[in-house]
Amino acid sequence: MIVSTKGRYALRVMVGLALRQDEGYIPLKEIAESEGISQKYLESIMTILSKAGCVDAVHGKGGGYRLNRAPEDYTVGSVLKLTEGSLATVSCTTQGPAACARSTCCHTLPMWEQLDKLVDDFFEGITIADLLKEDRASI
Amino acid sequence: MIVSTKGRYALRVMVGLALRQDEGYIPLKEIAESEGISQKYLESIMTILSKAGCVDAVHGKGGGYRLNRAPEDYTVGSVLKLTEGSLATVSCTTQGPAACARSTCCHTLPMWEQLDKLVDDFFEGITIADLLKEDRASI
DNA sequence: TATATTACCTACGGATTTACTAGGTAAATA
DNA sequence: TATTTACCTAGTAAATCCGTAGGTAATATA
Repeated sequence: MIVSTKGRYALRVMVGLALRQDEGYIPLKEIAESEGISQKYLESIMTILSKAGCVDAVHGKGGGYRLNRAPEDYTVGSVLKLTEGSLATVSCTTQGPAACARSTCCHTLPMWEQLDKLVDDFFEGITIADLLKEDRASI
Repeated sequence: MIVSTKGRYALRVMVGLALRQDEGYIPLKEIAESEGISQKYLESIMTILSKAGCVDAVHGKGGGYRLNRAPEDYTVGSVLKLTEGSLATVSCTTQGPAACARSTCCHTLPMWEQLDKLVDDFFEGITIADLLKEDRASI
């Protein structure tokens, strides 16, 4: 597994907010119910997105969350990096050359670096707006 | 993380065996020492590869492990699938449509399926022979 | 001002996975 | 028979995952 529920939920919420972008602030309770996600768990995820400036949050009645940019301006990669911390596919590439004493002579390290780039390019090449389009499912 | 030490060690061992393919059977002890891998832990990995017919194993003095095919004939994907069990990037795609009740209407599922295919194609497109070439590092 | 509503914060917990270790048994060779 | 090797079962410390519990702070409405 490269992406846990944390990142997957975050993306689904972003899509949900994008679909209701003209309705002002959407309370977390509504999002959690419509997506079938634990409300308490979702709180921790939304706080991450909010503190990172990814979404706007407003307290009190009439408050909730909303996107502060167009769906086209959020890459999937940027959302996942916030919630997952890292998208590294192996531990070898997380902490630079210091992580493994064999990095200078390892026959497999270049492959892991290629894979990391492949995954990163994939996620950075998709936006929340892309996820809204149904026809992705037909591919 | 998509690949644990189990899969990474397995690949390094396969490369090690490929480099010494004309030396007959190589005992696990030697492989473990030259690769700096825990001997006991490596035993469990080699048993997987052996039982799957990936390598030949011979007991007793003069015994050990050796490849039973050319390095070109082992894809990285086939080795990783044996040791890791699955290379799925998210839990959504592991158990088919039954895994998630929202699979029919999920806006993100197609993306995960694309990613799974991307990763699978990547690993199936690389062989142990490719890993032997140093010049992959220069890419 | 009081109350309800909402976001935010800290701490804890059960389940699972990871990366091993320990201690044996079975097979082959010298 | 003794040594060398692969194979087998069991356990375990640490980390991570996926939440839950219970509170505090901010905002709007009556």
